[in-house]
Amino acid sequence: MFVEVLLDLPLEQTFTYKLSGYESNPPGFGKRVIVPFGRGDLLKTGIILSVKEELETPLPGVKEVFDIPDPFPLITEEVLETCRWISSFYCSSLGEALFRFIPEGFIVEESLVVSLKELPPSLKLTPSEEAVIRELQASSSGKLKLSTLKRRLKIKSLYQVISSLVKKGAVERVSEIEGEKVPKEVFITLTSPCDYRGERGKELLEILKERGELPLREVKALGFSDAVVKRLVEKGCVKLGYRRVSVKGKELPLKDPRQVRLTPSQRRAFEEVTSSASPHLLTGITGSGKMEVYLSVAREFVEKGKGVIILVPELLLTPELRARVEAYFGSSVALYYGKLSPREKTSVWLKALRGEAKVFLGTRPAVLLPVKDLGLIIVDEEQDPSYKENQKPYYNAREVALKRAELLGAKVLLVSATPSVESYYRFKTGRLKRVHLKERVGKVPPPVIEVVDLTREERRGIFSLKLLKTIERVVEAGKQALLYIPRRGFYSVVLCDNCGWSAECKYCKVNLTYHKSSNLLICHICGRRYRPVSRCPKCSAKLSFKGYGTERVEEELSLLFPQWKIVRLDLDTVKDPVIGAKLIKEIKEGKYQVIVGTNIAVKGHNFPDLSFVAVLLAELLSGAPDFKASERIFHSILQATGRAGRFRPGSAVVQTYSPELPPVKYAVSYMYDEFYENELLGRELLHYPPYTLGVLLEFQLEKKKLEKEMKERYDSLSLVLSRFFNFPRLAPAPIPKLSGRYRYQAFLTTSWEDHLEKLRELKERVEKLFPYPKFRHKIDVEPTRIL
DNA sequence: AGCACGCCGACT
DNA sequence: GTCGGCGTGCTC
Repeated sequence: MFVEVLLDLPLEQTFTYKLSGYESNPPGFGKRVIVPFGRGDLLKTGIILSVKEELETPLPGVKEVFDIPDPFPLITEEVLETCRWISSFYCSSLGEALFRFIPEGFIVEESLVVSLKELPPSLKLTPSEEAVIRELQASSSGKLKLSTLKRRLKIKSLYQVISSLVKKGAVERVSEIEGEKVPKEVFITLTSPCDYRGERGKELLEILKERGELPLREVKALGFSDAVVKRLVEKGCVKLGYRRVSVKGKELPLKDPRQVRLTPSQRRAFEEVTSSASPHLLTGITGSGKMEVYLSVAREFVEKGKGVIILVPELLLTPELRARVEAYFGSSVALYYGKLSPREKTSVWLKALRGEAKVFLGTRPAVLLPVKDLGLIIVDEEQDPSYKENQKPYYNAREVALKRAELLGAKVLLVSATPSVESYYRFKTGRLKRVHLKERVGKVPPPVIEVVDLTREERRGIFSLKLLKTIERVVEAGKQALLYIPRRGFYSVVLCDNCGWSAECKYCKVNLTYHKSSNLLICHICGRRYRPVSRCPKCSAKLSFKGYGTERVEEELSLLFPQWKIVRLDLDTVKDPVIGAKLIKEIKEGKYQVIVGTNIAVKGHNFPDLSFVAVLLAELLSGAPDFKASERIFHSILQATGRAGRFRPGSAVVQTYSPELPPVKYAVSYMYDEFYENELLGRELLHYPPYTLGVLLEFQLEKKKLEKEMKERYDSLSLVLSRFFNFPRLAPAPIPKLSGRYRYQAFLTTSWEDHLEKLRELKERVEKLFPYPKFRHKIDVEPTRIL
């Protein structure tokens, strides 16, 4: 018998293995398989794609399967089909796509390990060999994975160095298997009937005779001591072994459906969404109760016995949200997100397969959970950039959700106050049905947004006087105010007004950010730290600091109003989840009058007393001047200002140097459709997505002198594929040097016609023309960030 | 991707 | 002479 196995490799091919003696656990599609691979026959984990009795053509070097560890398949046909699409659309291999979703806890991998032996005295070593020995001595166990050594030391010919060290007898090369991290429990089983004198032991044997095997945990709960169990094992009466178990959460009751009250407009939205199987886009401003609608829709599916996936952006997955979802679905909710331990992830994966939970609430990777009888995928805040994966394959979970649902015949519900331009376009072209919630729950009107033109207003520091007066009024009325600034740090750049010199990272060539609390210049790309300089190293003029972040806003405000309690809410202050949760709690309790924060403050949390929001410099919201800049500004303004006055009327101010910018103009007057129409017009004119398909091509060079060769190769690529793609000039990337590598990029566009074939062609050509490791490349299809 | 092989020039 | 760099090709 033979099996076709898919492995985690950047290759299109699958591998065939021979199999014998698996009558008790027959192979089948989707089962996990452990196989020897490569010249060293190191063990790797694969997935069985097919089983055949005989091979059509003999395969001389076929190897034997090492193990089929599970009696059940780990994936379904439908999960694999979705991965096929991911691999062809996002230009990765099938294996790379599938194994990005399978929890690492299921992966058994054997790797080569180098361990230190007794060093023979007076041994002559080359510098590279010394470096290896030093690294090994530094590690606590005296051994390191070959791959770790490779990463840490920049030795090109590490393998030769190691074999030379082996010859000299300084180190040893062995293979080590890294085990699976599947939830397991110790079980105790009766082996052979035997006589045992002790009272307690006899009792335990009796119980085991009656009930077969028992988890050790239960045995202990029955009051048997470790000593008794140990003695029974020694006598050979019982055996201890591991069993995989499903982890069941505590039982929580489902919320009584009568307690869920939808307003008439929510009710109408619910009816419309559930009336047809086609994908829907649910829109409505912050506070219109979109969540109640989609949770009710989810509930409808659960009651019909269907499984549901609810995707949320990373920043939104808060304890609050979890509590809200659990209130609807009780213990049938499972959480799935990056911070779970490997063991917890495998446990949720198994729950999905077995249908032990009905609702799966999670971030990006949860989109491919093998949920039993999956009927609905909800994507909340569908425009959020965190749905885009920034590793290979560079998939967008929203797109995967739409494709998966299409393949499965399931429903998709995209939800957003400010939908992505892509989704609006899909609605316009009839591929998504839109349901709009017009009013806020409790009829609280949305905040009135005032624009403050910084070119005209009188200023005090970074604030307009108008803004300061407003904040003062809010605070005096006993309410909370939020100042939103999309950056962290005190000053964003250190710039010389005299000669234009700016402090930048030696390795990444981006401007450094000054952090006042640590008095350091920090590179936000690679994290390197530099000492601050007060005088320009070029012309020795005194340096000025331009731009501002949360720290400066906090400081200037506290100088103006020392009596106020101000809190800063950004990555720096909420890094620690415990401290972060405490801050959020204190804010909700009204301990602070003013919150100064970044995205973290604007997403996920509802602050009941917050009645005023100020966006300090709207143009900063774009992040970068690419074709998505307008969209980002529009989303951010509405997202931030929407936080004001959820329960009582609130207000907002948007400070800007360019009030005439379309996204600013349309956002502050809530002209949604006008914004999208205007934006789509511009995109169509310039042949940008969503009218075309965009691909960001990136090349990385170890050495600058390869630039010429790269450009030549790019030219020949554009020549061959000019009938498929529009090739712009190759340009240095916005971060031209990242961790010692020179980066170049080009944003290609093409029509949607036959796009999968064109992408395959592009991938093949790029791989041939830009071979690793001389050139590194990245193909990012439909990128969210270009600059 | 990760690894072995085999070819080539610059040093003890 | 051989060490160490680099290109090439394979993995059931």
